[in-house]
Amino acid sequence: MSASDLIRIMLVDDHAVVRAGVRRLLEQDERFLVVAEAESGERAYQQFGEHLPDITIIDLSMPGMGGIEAIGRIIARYPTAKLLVLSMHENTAFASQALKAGAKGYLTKNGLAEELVNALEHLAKGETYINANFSKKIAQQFLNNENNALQQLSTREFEIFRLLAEGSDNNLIATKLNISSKTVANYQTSIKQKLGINNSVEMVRLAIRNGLIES
Amino acid sequence: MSASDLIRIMLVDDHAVVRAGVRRLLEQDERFLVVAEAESGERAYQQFGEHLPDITIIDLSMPGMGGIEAIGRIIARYPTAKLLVLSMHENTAFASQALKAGAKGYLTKNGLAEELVNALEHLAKGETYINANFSKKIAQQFLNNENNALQQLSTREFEIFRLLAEGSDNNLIATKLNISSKTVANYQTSIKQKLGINNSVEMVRLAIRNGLIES
DNA sequence: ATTTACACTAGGAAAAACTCCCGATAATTA
DNA sequence: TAATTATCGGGAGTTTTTCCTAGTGTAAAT
Repeated sequence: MSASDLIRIMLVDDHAVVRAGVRRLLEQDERFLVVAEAESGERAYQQFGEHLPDITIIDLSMPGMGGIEAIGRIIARYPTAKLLVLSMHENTAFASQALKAGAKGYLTKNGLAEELVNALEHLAKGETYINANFSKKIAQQFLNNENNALQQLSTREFEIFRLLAEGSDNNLIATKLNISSKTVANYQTSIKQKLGINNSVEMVRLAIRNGLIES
Repeated sequence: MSASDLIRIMLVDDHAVVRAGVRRLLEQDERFLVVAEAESGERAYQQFGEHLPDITIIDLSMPGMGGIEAIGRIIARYPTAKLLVLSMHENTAFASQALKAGAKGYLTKNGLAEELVNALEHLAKGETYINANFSKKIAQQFLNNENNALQQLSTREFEIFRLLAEGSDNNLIATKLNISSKTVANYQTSIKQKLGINNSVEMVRLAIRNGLIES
């Protein structure tokens, strides 16, 4: 194998344990080389520019800038970036949002090493990769009404919806996302309108029903 | 170091990635030896009997028999087993449950390698170990005991709490109960205060957790 | 029998949150 | 190029929430 076949990888996950785990799995295959790690969305974006990895393996739920926003930013700046989501969420809403944001693949952490390697090979070739039974799930849930409503939300709306459902107030969300709390308030209104709900109570219940948060 | 100083460890987590990560971290310290892995609660119980590890590092959320039940079973059969929970849940409810079931330590996956080693040392000595800012949280929530809190509510408060959690707004509740919506608003404030919550989101979740309403 | 305690009620004033409307800027699409 | 869409936020008004105060009734304690 020549050096040019090496696939340079960046790992993004707020859990050091998970980064170490993926690193370990990748070390067993000489085609892969981990060139960078990041523990937050902000760092990921920064590191990406410095290392320009071939593939970035990224988690979705991270404090601060979440994975979906990080994906959005990286793709905005580097449209050909190959981002593979490695999430613990079996939930299709997350997957759809991530793919919408520009990710090229979606795996859950339940998957085994072989699947990870498989996905990486696909991405390296420029293809997308989604867990088999997962893409089925997505197809099914597309028929589901409620979920459709959720998919109607833009990336930003979805993100704010999630944070609201988690219990963050407007000011906290504004700080997290670095936007005005006025903007968050306005988003909240449009989210409720799109979802056809009147109060935050229904919002939480909808979020729970869709597995975005736990009760 | 003599062989008897070796701390024999079993890893239990349904995510291969996480197991690999912990293993990698432990390999860097010669005092630790991973003697077994399990990917489910059932297997953990089985493997425990075969290997009798000094310490078991166990995740809580696993399909099938969850981590908490596994802890309970292992402790029931081997009361002196040293179980260290390594969870992604910052939620104190999980921690309390795990400790109640017999775990000797609780860490979140956000923790770094040093903390894991530290925790293992404590457990090896027969002590318990809980993440510092986490034990503070637990102490707080003990005072704040959800069930206690709910019973602290007066009849009227509880009634209004339920209606709010169902999604009724102040005016509707006022009509239903034949009181001023101003009164309902005031009740709402005192309810939140008594329950130690800041927004309606947490109110709904609390109501759901306590079976007052369904999601 | 009177004090004490607490639940229930609600108004006023101020603060906070929300809604609705508008305009600006990019980026994407037709 | 024109139209559309996502993001962002100000202005102004409305609604909700908070905090304070205060009256009533009931039940237990002194």
